[in-house]
Amino acid sequence: MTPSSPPLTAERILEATEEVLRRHGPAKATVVDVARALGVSHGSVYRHFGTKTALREAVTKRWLDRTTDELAVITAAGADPATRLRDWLATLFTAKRRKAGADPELFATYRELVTLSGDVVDAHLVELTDQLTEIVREGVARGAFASADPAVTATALFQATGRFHDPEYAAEWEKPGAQGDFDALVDLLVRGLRV
Amino acid sequence: MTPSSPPLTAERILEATEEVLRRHGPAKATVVDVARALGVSHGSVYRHFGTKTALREAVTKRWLDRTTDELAVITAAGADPATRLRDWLATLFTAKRRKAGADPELFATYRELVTLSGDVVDAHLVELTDQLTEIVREGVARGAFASADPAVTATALFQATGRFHDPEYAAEWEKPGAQGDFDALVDLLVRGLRV
DNA sequence: CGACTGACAGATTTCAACATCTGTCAGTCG
DNA sequence: CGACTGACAGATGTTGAAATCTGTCAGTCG
Repeated sequence: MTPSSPPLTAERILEATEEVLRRHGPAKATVVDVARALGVSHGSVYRHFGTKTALREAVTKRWLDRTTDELAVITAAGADPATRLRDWLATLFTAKRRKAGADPELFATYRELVTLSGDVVDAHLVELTDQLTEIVREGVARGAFASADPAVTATALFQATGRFHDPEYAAEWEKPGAQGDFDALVDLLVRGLRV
Repeated sequence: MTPSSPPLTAERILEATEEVLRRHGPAKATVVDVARALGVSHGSVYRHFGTKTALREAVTKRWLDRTTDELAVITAAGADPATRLRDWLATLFTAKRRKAGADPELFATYRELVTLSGDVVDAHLVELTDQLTEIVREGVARGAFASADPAVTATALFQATGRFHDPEYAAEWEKPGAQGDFDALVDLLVRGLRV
């Protein structure tokens, strides 16, 4: 069908996998489907990803990394600490809400994949918490935040805002009061950081 | 079998239901099982609860109310506002963790029931948030807390601590860092309430 | 008379035969 | 020689017929 030429790379397989997942959902997406979408045998896919689990984890990591990268820009930005913290949390909430709203099937799909890829998700959460730690540390250094241990404070902040980034709560994000709840929570947390 | 006498009351049915749920789990517990445990026909159970759903909701409400009642004592106590708030949140966390740890099967059972009884759970959450609102209002009245709207602040507090009372996170409660995470979060939140 | 029973229809769940999928690997092809 | 194929064994998922359950109600019993 397709001109046989373009070489089979891990990236091409991941793209095809995401497309198959979007079409079929995580329960029905098979390795054979992915291979068919690429015009190769499923044995070739196994050359790049040794198990279906590895393929799932790779595509999940790819998805999670998109959010991590978007947030890294804010972590590095130069605004004053309170603003940077607010921006970071708001961006995380907005990004998640956008993804959940724009393509609900794909979001639901990744929501299920996430429950199957514990280690990948743990690593993602560590990355995000590290970014938050950096923001808190910078705030302490500039005398804007009080925190005996930025890493502990960052964990507290991340856990406190769980309702606004944990996919478990995705159904709440579109409700009328959600934005107000988020703003009230962030205000309370930022007040708690005052020196 | 049993001396036929003790009259069939809603309360006796709920006790038997909880026992059947503990034994069989929510998926396999049938109305016929409950009737058998009571030595009556299942038709008699339907006299008190018109549907299986109603029975499930009643037994779920009973379970949730035990926690509500335990917390109401603290809400009414006379300690200073910050202590009362800390006590209330700690008691909620401890009660949940105790229930989850002491009888995991029953806890898992109620965890599933809760997902099926939306309205009952919503009412429960409103009750708890109302208790928190009362504590915040009292704190504002005594000049210990700053809050433009105690109800909004109470919602923020409740949502912020979700990880330590939402059954979804039960698996995290026994982990080593959980108590430390909880303490750090409560410290941050109480600091945020300072005038 | 009112609490309870038990037989019943339709809805839901179980279970086992069948079909599909995962992961392997000896062999093909350029 | 190395990327790829396709047939295969064991694991997993699907399907539909049989079993069980939910909810009703005419009838029994004290």
